[in-house]
Amino acid sequence: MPRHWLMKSEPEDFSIDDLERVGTEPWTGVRNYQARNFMRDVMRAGDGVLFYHSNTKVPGIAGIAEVTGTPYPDPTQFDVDSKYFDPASKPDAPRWWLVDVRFRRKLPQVIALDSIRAAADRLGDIELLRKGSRLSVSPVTASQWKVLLSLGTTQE
DNA sequence: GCCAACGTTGGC
DNA sequence: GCCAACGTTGGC
Repeated sequence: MPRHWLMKSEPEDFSIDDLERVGTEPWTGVRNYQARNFMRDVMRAGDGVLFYHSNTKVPGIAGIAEVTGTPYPDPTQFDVDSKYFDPASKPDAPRWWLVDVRFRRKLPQVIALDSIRAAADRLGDIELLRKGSRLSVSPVTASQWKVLLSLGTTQE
């Protein structure tokens, strides 16, 4: 059974429009162990992804994507010219792993963090709304997925 | 193993 | 641009 996820990206770096353009993108640059563990150990091809725009004027869910392929080591950790280079990581024991993310669709309008917060009672415990949460890859239950997407089709 | 210092995230 | 919250590092 496919799982569901929320993945954050700063649109200035990589937006839903960028994903639509390229089709599939390796989710490079995650340097948080919890987020890595989700990608390396739990994510599987076909899992649904809520593409979230963070650190922007109207933060919120901008589109839908999916996990594709199988997890593999993040190549940027070995690239000395990358800002994600990690000198402590060794090729025979990679520290950072990623998955590829494939575009599904863009939402007609961003589901703003404000309206997500307004639905907190229907969402229950969700990582995105935890105080101080900064986790860039986090699980979403099937029912939370439904509630979140309904926010995009309802007139508020 | 503690914890201060530091760097980063991300809403505002 | 500010800054609270968080994760990591490293001295002890």
